[in-house]
Amino acid sequence: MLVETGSCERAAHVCRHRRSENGCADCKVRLISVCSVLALTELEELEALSHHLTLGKGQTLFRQGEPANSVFNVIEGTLRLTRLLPDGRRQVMGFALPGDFLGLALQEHYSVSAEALDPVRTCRFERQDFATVVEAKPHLLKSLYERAGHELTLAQDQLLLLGRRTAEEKVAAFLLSLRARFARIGHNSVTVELPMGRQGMADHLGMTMETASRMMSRLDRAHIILLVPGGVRLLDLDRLERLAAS
Amino acid sequence: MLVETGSCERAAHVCRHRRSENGCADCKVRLISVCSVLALTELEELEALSHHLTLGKGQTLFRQGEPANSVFNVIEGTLRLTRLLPDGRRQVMGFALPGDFLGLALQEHYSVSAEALDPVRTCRFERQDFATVVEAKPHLLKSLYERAGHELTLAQDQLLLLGRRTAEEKVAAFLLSLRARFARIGHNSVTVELPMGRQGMADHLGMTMETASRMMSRLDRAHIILLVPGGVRLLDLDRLERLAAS
DNA sequence: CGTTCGTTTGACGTGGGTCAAAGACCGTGG
DNA sequence: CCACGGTCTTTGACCCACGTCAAACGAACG
Repeated sequence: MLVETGSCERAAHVCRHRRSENGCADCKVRLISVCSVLALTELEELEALSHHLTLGKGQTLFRQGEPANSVFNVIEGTLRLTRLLPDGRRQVMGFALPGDFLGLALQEHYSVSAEALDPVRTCRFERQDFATVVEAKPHLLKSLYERAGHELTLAQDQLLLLGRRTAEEKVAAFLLSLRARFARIGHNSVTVELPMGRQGMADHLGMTMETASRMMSRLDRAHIILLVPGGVRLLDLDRLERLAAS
Repeated sequence: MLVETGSCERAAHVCRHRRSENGCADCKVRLISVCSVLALTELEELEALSHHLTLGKGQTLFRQGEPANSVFNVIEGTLRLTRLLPDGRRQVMGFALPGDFLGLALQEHYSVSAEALDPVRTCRFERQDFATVVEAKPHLLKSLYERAGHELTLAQDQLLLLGRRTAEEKVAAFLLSLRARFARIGHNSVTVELPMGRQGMADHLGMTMETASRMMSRLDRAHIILLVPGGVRLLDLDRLERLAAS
């Protein structure tokens, strides 16, 4: 089920109480999200417009083509961002992790669908509300712009990967990039959680589930990675990097 | 050769004369470039920082990895934006047409190389100069942000194309998207110029030159397109759209 | 009119897709 | 505690879309 809690739906004192526990000031992802550029007073202003929204594994946050009425900060969990071709072929554009902002392009309609791969907590804003705040805060706009630039660079990496890499290179590069992303949000370990299944990985890398599985097995047999339940341990980063051919 | 003309390298009266002929107010791409959001007084301010830069077919504007000291508006011509893998495999990230802005991400280093496919005219700014202007003009920042969002959407289209489309679908979708882009800058015709060669097209679509050529021939033989020197005429847009499977 | 460089076409090989069948994992209920 | 059914993963056998290699073709230019 989809659980939403408006931050100010209750009486003021309850609201304040909630904030002292769960407010932006205490937010786990504040320093890695777009909010990191906001002063505390600005944070309160934004918080007044925010709604917490949690969703369970497998639930959909929004669907490709729907009017983009909301934008989101991901607080916890992983989302899969997918686009579909009319005939059902699927491309996973990326995975949203804690600290990521959804709705960066501020467009009329969502260009992807977003589904929770595990229990997810988000901070939701009405797009219009958010746009108004952005209009008044150039430094927030700048932060969004810088994020967009970063996303663009990541998209280019992925274009190169999809267009010019072999299946093995794709998988190696994917594992390394996932590790790098987890590292930046505080999970620096050679054991990388894989919240997506083989199908999700394959749809991200432009291959079939079977090929993704075969490549994972091959890397495992070569002792470059170790398959563990729910993830991988990267045993030989050097060789993995060489295989990724970046 | 690379020809650069600083807008104020000459005596003031010469400079003003140049501007009355070639200044921003008369700029052919003003209304389709980032500059479209600037008032006339702001335009003059920006013009003082601008340098015209022309390059001949085949010349390089900047190379992947170089310090990004400049940003550019394309005034005329076509540039190919490529990324290289260490072993020489090439992915064309896109083509820059008149009105496009190069250096959108405002990063320290260029993430692609830009080469002229035909005679190109650009409007160059020192990145620092430009960043300073942007800092002072939130509406310019917003315009850049919107462009970045648009680029991001285009990149997503291309990810879907590279990851999930067949060679024939790729070529069909490419021709249609190129036509759409030319249409938006005032060249609305079913005859589409192809400033890039088969190799450039192939490197953009994640295939070999030979496959690109075969698909073009196949579409030609089916009378869906007509190959003409330097371009294509799109004879049957309906069938082309059906083949593109969007 | 020959040289050069890009394009087209053909013959053949292969990486990864397709189809199918085990196997592993997990929550549920007996 | 184990048996069961559903779901995801792995593995194998086969096939095809596209890559590779090579030769012929054609337009542009001195």
